[in-house]
Amino acid sequence: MSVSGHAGGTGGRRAASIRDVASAAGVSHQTVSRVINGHPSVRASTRARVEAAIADLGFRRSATAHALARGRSESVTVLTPNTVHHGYAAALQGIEEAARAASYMVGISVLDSDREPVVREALARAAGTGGGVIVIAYDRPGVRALELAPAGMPLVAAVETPAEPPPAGSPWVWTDDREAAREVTRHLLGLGHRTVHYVAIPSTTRTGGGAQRAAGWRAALTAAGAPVPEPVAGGWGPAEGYTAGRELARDPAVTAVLCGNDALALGLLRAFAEAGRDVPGEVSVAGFDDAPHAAFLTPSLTTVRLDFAGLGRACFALLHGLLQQGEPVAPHPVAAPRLILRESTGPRRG
Amino acid sequence: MSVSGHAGGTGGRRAASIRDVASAAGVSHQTVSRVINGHPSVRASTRARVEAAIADLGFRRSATAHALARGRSESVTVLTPNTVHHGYAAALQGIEEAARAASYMVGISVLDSDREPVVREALARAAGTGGGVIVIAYDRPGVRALELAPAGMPLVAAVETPAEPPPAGSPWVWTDDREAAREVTRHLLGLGHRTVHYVAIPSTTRTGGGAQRAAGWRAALTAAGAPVPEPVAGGWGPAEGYTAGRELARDPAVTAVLCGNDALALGLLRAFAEAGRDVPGEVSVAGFDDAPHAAFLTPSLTTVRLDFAGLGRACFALLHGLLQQGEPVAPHPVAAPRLILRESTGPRRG
DNA sequence: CTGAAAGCGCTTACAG
DNA sequence: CTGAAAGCGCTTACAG
Repeated sequence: MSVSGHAGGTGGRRAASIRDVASAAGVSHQTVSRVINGHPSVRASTRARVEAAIADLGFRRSATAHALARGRSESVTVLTPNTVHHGYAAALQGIEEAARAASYMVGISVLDSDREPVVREALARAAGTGGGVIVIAYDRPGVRALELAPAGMPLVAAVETPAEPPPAGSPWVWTDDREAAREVTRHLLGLGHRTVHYVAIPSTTRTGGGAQRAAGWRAALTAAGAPVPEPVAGGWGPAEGYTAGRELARDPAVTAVLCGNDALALGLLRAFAEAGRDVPGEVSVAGFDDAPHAAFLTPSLTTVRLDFAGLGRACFALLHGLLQQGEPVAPHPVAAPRLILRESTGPRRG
Repeated sequence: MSVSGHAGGTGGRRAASIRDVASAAGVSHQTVSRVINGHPSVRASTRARVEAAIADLGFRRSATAHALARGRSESVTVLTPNTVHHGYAAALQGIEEAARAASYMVGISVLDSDREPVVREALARAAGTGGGVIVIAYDRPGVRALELAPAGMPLVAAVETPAEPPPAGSPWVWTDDREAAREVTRHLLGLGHRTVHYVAIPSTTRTGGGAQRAAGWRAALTAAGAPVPEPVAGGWGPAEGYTAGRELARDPAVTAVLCGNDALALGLLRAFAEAGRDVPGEVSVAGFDDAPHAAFLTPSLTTVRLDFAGLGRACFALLHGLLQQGEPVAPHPVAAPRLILRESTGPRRG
């Protein structure tokens, strides 16, 4: 064995190809292809020679050529409205983790508009990679992408809890945030609060209001015979939570608030602190997600832990299966949400 | 014009190729190639016919075939230790934004080990895409990737403020966090604090301690003739900040603490609150980054705003230039950090 | 200004 | 078990 072919090379000479390996091993490039693809019908001694040549030359199969010849690449493109908010970032982390373990490349493509040409362009670019696609479809751009995706495209989606059972064969996954919202709302009612106000994250549906999280909240109130206040329009971040908090702090009837996510809750807590409204003494506050900051706020935040990283891993697993077998897979929920009780919720006083 | 070739198609028939366009337009596929590449020497009428056929068939150039033929693809792979912590997530956001505007695909590859085979594998996979590479090199895995990258690889790095002027032609960018650390430390000293304690983020260097941020902090203390306390080992997240905070809260001599990032500061504030140490009454606390939560904590957090999204955009711009012209580019700092004064820092009392 | 030929590095039938 | 041929969809010289 020579010591020449240092993997990674000096950038000077071009990378070894399948033919270089073939001539080094004294076989045809076709046989090399069989070896690198683990094809069974290769004599052991031949295989050994080829493998030695591969190691010697530091050969790596060109993913590009492989993709062109096969018409399919080992990669996945994630279509997501953003990469920074907790749930999205964590889902992306889970996808990358699973993809890396399977030696898939992962591409990201931020989809921040639901205009048809924009969505079509994003889909076409994703399709152009020859890999699979994972759509994070919690908002209109994502839902639009699902609607506009061509039929044959290998595609998996993370969606909100479907209002009704999805069509069989829809490759969808979700966490049951409707049930989670119901649970946290019941917790609040159980503490003696007459009702629970809701600060909404932006929603998929035309009707607005945080869709399934709002639906679960509403269901719990209704089941308990509690009045259902108008949801307060929120957003994704602390600034919107702060705005909502200033509004709610003015109303002395408000004793319990559920926020559509922990970032909103952070801003809301700040607004309550400024207004001199004690949490949880006067008002209980709960969030959603169990984002990294939730446990360390003062007061620490009662919230619902959602396993977005697990959701991301499930998305990839589903897509991987779909890419291998081509068979449609059953939609299914993943990783049950869990209520985390902390300091920000307490019994109603007075 | 027929209405058949609906872009995106029905997944049924395969995508139109350059030859399909050619025969539809009555030219050779070579001429189609000229048109899609904006080659000047094509008769206007020919160009028009080809463009009509392209629109009609919904033709899109195969990125894969293009990459194979050219030996280079229009994509960038980001090598980063993680995708979720604020600075990394924001840098990634900036990269994606700039890349999308230039019609580049962006891939991500998390590099969480500095073991040589792991780093080589990540580099090889990135190189295999035929695109450029951006390394986020704030820690050992990233620095190792820079060391092991083959010479010819089109590569740009986001690095810590270099201790000495980097070799000319190093395609590096950074924010001047050393100067930023100096500035916030001076602010604290100016409030009357005898010294400033430092909770470190993990560092690149063997010596540990947050490298350039620590260096700036130390420089400011030394310049002021203040004692230099041993830095407290922190980490990336609130949990580590909490641990450090419990330790520092025990020492009554501690009146000012600088945290290597805002997530650490969050945990530290919690620890101080639990210990009954008033901020900023008894102790001043400052952070780094101006992460989204900083402005909404109680007390709100004095910090240094670092423009990571701008850093990400600068990385892509540099790489894009490098990919086009092949000329080496000068290393340079981007977006000056800015001190943001909030409630968590105040004059020393007693 | 335009076309015929060869090639990028693989894989997929088809022979033997 | 192994090789010669054709092809994936583009681009790059080379002719004309």
